Amino acid sequence: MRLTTKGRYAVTAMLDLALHHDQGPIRLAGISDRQGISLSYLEQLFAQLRRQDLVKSVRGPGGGYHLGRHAGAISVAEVIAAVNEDTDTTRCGGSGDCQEGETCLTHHLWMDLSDQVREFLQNISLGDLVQRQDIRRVSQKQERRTKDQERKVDQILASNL
Amino acid sequence: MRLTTKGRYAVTAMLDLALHHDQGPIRLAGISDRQGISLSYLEQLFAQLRRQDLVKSVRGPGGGYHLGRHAGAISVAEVIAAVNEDTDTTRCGGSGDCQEGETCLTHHLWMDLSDQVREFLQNISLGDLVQRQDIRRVSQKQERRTKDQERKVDQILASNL
DNA sequence: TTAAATCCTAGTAATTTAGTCGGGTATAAA
DNA sequence: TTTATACCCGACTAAATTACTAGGATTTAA
Repeated sequence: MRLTTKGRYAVTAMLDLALHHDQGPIRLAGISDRQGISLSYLEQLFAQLRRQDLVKSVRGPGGGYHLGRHAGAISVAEVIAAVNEDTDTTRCGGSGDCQEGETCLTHHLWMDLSDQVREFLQNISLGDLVQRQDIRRVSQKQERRTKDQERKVDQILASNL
Repeated sequence: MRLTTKGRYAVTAMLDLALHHDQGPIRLAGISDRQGISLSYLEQLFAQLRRQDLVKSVRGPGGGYHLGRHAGAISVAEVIAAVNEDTDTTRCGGSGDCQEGETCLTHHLWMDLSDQVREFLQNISLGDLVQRQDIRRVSQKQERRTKDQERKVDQILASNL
């Protein structure tokens, strides 16, 4: 279980999805606007999330993404694991025959540590995060901001008629 | 608190140090042999570890490295943090003024998660790891292997006189 | 004085991250 | 039936990080 910014992007995007789950399919363009992540990068992340059934897609106009399960049943660990696609964790693929057992000191130790971290993150669900006051507050601020922007765009379009 | 292979290398090297703490200063060349990490890379890692007072160096022949404190007082979290040198964790340096509070959803959430992981790893010391049976076993195997190699080298040198 | 070891800097190949570009394809709505 | 919307897909790229190499300087025990 590596902890990197890529995983954070994925968790953020999934959290955005969880926060808006009652508004039908959520467009990636919206997530991109609200969270400041590039659309194409989101597409790549969601391709991986979809393969793990963490999200469901609806194609065509009015389409977007749903959570694959309800927010309480999706752990932060799953989301991170989905986009990190375990990079073989150095040479021997768990077989333990790397360098006559030499790297296994490293190997077992780290597997163990990261397992415990994984277990820890497995006990935090997107549902838990959505409940948090600080997150709700920031989310509402984001909503107001994007609504303002939409209004401005509308005004400009109207004045150009 | 990012979890990467770099941090693992550092923890492995420090653990090697802890396992041999009773044998005077430990040479990086020895750690390199036993753990299969390149010497120069170890030098870089130990430069960072030394700056954080996690190790003490002894220069000159017969020199090497000691743990900066006893193994029970060095946490895995410290070791990882020492070599990861926090890479500003995306744009706003904790100030929260990044994009009108926008990335702060991400920011707070992730800070919080990684803080909890840090706290978790802070409760695991090198001393704890040294106690573990599986680690002691692998370590002993490593010792035998390197001793064998030394013997072989000695034989070759002797036959070339 | 010599050799062993840490120290230090610079460079570099491989990998990962984050993103762009340019097209597809499914589908709701006009 | 057309069109616009949104997902889908693959290749390519810049920047950062990782892991490592090279080459020397410095300290110090023998």
